[in-house]
Amino acid sequence: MDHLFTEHEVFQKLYLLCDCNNFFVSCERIFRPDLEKRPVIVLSNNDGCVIARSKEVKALGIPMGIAVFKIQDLIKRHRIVTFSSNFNLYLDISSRIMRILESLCPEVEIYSVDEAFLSFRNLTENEALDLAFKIKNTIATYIGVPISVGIATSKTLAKLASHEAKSHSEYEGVFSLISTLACDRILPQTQVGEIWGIGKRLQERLHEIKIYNALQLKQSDLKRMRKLFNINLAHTICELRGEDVILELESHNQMQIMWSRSFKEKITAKEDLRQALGAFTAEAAFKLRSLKQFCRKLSIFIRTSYFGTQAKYQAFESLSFDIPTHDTRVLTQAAFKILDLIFKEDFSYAKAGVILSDFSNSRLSQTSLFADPNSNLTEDLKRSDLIMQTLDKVNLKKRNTLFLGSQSLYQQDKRYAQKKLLSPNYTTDFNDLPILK
DNA sequence: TCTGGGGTCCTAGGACCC
DNA sequence: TCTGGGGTCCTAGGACCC
Repeated sequence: MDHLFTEHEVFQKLYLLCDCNNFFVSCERIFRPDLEKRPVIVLSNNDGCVIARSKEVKALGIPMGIAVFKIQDLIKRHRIVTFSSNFNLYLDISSRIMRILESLCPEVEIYSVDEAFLSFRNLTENEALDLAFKIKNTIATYIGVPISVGIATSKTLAKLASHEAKSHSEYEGVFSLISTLACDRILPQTQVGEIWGIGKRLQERLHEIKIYNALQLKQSDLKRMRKLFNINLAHTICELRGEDVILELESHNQMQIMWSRSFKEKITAKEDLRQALGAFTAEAAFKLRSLKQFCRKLSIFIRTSYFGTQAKYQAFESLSFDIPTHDTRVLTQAAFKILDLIFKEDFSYAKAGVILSDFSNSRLSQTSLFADPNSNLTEDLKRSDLIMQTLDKVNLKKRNTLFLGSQSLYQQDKRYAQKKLLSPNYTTDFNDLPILK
């Protein structure tokens, strides 16, 4: 129930959602101040489509995810500056930002590469606003990335607030959705599809029952909606009412690891696909070991392009292991076995990927629950550990120094990484350090 | 010519058990 | 002809997120 709000009211808990503006573009601009106010885009892995846009580009009406070849003329006409994605750089900037946020708030939930929920307790709205500006200015000073801060009593409202902060410059990057006054103004003009957790399909279904905006959803009958839809939507409705329901976001433990790429040139030969999947499996297995996990399941998918007139085919298949493993050799063997099952000649493959799942933090299978973890390690397994440790040690020093023979051609070829417009690794590679005149 | 990559959660329905 | 009922566990697929 809405209650009367006074400016001196102290809130038990408030969320400040800190959200970087146009994050990838902002990262590129840190080292290229000349690009401030100029239209900038960042492209996907294969330089295929647009995955980040500056404000100026959004204003031109260029949508997220559009293929670059479709906007070539716009890029020329408006002299849009174009970058390949430099994830090394973005991840490094992200972790610097998160460290600063953690120094400013004891309760930080990192939600994505460019977003974090900060919780503060026993604050008034004015105190929260002051804090938000302080955080925003600190990030701007130390990192040089502009952020927006949304303040509310629930995460869903905080998301809406940050969206509001972003879209109107007069708020200077901070907006509070605490007061009923603010909610009464913002919710009716918010389309249901803009709400966190409501995508295209749910929006369609909500439209069918004549719910179009956030206020209508907030006022809908909770029990009926729970029956009609699902528990998530019920939570969203509570959150719109200001109740703090979506508590746990913190990723307890990662549940799966995926490594996939589109190919620069389509692949038709099975051997080429083997090479690629071998390389992907090695990457995924390396990640798995860095998480100190073993997996019981490996899945492979291969597919042709969704576009064009060429024959379409896609396949996905999994294999389970009796003993959880993190051995690249075992995993690669499994990957190849699956490829043998699903590969079909006469198709042009555009993309493939490896997924590891069903993790366990030891090699014990269910049946040996009470066995001593070390006593049932056979010599083979001990040897496997040793080889993997050596592999990782060497590769941590210099990437791709050691790899299985089955990946060799792929490694030389690099046939999936087309990045013609890559910026330097300013912060993670000594050779790319920015130079001051 | 050219269309990203990496995740999580929920649910329905099948398998299986007593 | 008539063909229990209730429970759990697992999995694939859908929907959503950035």
